[in-house]
Amino acid sequence: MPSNRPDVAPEVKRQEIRSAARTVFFNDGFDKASVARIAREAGVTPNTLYWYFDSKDALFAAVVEELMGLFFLGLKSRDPAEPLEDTLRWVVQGMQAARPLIVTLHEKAKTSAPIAALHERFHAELAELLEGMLSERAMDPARIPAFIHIASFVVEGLLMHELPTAARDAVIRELAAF
Amino acid sequence: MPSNRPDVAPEVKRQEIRSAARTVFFNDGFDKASVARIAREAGVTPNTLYWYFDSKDALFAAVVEELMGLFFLGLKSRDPAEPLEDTLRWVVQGMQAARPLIVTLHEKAKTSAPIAALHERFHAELAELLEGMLSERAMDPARIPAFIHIASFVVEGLLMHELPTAARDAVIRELAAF
DNA sequence: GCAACCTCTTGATTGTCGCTCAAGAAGTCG
DNA sequence: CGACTTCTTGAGCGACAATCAAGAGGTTGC
Repeated sequence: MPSNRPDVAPEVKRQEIRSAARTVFFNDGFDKASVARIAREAGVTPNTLYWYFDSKDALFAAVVEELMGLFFLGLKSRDPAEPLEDTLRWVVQGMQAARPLIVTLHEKAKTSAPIAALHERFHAELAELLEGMLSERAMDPARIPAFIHIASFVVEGLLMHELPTAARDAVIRELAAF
Repeated sequence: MPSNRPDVAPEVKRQEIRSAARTVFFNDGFDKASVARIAREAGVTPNTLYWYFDSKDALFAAVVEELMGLFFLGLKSRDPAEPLEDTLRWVVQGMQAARPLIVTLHEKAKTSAPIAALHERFHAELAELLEGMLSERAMDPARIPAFIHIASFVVEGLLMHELPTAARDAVIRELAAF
């Protein structure tokens, strides 16, 4: 097989690079994850990586987008009638793997419009989910928007700060009891 | 005056550099704030800056430490008996100027022990303040730790996310009503 | 007065980083 | 077969944080 014409479809190659990036981002954090390292992990040179992704930020966005897709797929498959506490716990648990990326997402959102859009989408979709649940719960509609912000910030806070499991559970319980 | 012996005390020079750093960090964000830029702003060369501060991270830590000092000085001078809502509003207001640094603080805390310590100190001091207030309020002591976490995360969340003023106020009101 | 020492400043440089560009390889199509 | 397309890479660039040796000037002790 010619060295410059592998029998790998472009989208498969993209996915391989994205997967390598996710691994390196998770292990090393965004700043320490050099493009050279990611490329090596994916079995290409850095220049080839730039054929598939415009920039390191674009690669990061692709990783985040994939993770978000999986996350919301999982969240939306849960029973909408389950207790809020269970949902919140699942949300926090479901995002544990992505913890190293949460802060970076906020950092990058300040300078990259595509990432900012992803961040906003995350909040919008989470808000929509929560709103559905809270309406079912007959919470005073006037309180819902503020509560959704609070819940979202607490979720993010739990992901950005290392708490003992018991403390984390207590926060979730307290939040769900609001 | 000899060019290498300015009549400026070392601590004054440190403060000048720190002040320049704060300005550039605020305006450009940490990543875009190059050491060369900061040095220029302070009227020294980058090498001189390294005489006073070990690294860019150390400079960042010094800026954060100064800001934290000022913040808690202000917070502790408030009437402890005032309504929680007023305190929370003041906290969020008092940290507006430092907003650009909040996310970076979390990002750097992941890799720099001194900054992690600063971050922990911030939370510890805020928790102590809030605990005093909540005890006065006769909140169920079993709820206080979790509530303090919630309040802290919401404060940080408000600083990391651009909300309209009305929405922000609603969040603060809802939080204070817990 | 002089040498040793100290504080501070800077020219020069380094290695790493994200990224670009030109060139080449190989397949496809008219 | 030439033009075009897709993909890969060697070579290189500018920016960055940071280091180091050298120099300037003040201080101190003999």
